[in-house]
Amino acid sequence: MAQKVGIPKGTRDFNPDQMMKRNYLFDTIKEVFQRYGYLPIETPSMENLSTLMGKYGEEGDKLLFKVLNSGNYLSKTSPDLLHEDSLNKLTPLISEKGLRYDLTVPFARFVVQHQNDLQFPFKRYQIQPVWRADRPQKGRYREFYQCDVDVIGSTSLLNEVELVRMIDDVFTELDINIVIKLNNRKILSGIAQTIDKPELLTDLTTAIDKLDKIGLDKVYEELTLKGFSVDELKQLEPIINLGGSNDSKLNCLRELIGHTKDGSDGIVELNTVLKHLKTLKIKADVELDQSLARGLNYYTGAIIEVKAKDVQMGSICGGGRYDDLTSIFGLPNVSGVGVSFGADRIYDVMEELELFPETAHHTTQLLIVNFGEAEASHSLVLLQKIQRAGINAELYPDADKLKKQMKYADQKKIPLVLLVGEEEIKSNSYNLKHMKTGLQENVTVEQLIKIIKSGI
RNA sequence: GUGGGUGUAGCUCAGUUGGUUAGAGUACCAGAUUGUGGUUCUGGGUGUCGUGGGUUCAAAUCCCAUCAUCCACCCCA
Repeated sequence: MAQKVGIPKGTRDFNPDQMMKRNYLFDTIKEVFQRYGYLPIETPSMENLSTLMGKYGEEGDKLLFKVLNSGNYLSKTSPDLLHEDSLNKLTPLISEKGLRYDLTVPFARFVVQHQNDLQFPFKRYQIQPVWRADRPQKGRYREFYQCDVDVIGSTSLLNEVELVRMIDDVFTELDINIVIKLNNRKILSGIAQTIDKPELLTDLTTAIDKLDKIGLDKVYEELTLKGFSVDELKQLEPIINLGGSNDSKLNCLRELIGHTKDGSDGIVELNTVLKHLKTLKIKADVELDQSLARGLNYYTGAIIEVKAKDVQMGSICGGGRYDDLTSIFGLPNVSGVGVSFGADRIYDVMEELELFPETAHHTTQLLIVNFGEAEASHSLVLLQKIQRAGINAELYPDADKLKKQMKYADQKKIPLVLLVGEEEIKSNSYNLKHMKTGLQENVTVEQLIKIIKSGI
């Protein structure tokens, strides 16, 4: 009986055509990372749950995929724990590993664990899948690739500037129009201090973050529920409603929250970054957005988010500065900053805008037709010569009908087909067919190699 | 976790107030064409109508349940 096949919700198979395009995407991103001196690392798919838990906020813990212990995973449990109320007690007894939720936390763990072998400031990139037990929807997957770049062990704001430059480079090369939104957690904390509610910073930030989605009234509604008074909300209004150029926004912020320590620090930092960027040629729009918060708990300074201009899609790149992530693992005073490119969303954007170049589709340049045993063994020698000349080529394995072999070449978008039959072998001159034009010519192997090398 | 939509051929989908043998396009296979693909013509249906139950003389169609999937919210890449 045939088993019904399928894959888990929110996961995907990638066929060769998709993989060619994905590789093009990864290669482009990787090249930019390397151009700026970042080095690759990888970490395991699984981390200890103790590493992952509590780093992403309450919501994040819920979205972690947990891995059941091997063997008798019930050995540490007792029947009275089998209730919904005791889930929190039961979980650590049956599961101690989880699939990673992002690449930043595993990276912090990596830095702490290998601190003596690393050269600081340490610049690394990492391109690997992450998993979230979210409910899938458009642009939202349960398994997806992140492409992270981080600098750790440097507090210089030049790193923030560099990240913006890399973002600009990547999306320029991919031909995607973007807006880079910048903010600073210190600004948000300055706002919270201004209305004397520093303990409600998280509630404040997540509510403000929704501003452009649900509107001012709903944000106020939510904040009232969290314990903000009408008076405090009035104080917030000018800050939330801030508009105009980056400079005028900064000036307003200076007036409104410049008197607080965090607020003033945040303004100085943002100003410095923006000032540097002004002297550089940046193609993307760079916009100060004081409502940008980002849900992840660990950010302490700069916050960066990138949105595609021409497509309705969540953020395609995001990140920020984290001062205390390694101190959680026992290595204090090491600040890091980085961003993550969402490869799958960028892929979707490019697919929607038809931005993948034709060359991203095929790799084989030449197919040798198989006419039979004798012809095939002659072809085999030719094939080796051609491949050693650095040309991607293949010999059709079976002596199928010519029609079928031609069709194979056509569908694989192989531009050249070489017919090696009895006559051709005798004369050492082979029939080369250009699939695009349908034209055929007789060539020797040397001529063939030359033709392909010269890019015809 | 909350709300909504959709499940019919490999894929995209049609299928009338419930009615006889479930259809189209596309893909696929074969032939026209035994050394020529992409175009054209001819032939071929490859199906547990998601699953289980109910109503009925009769269910792809109506009802209930269930599963899957997509979309939106929360949150995020």
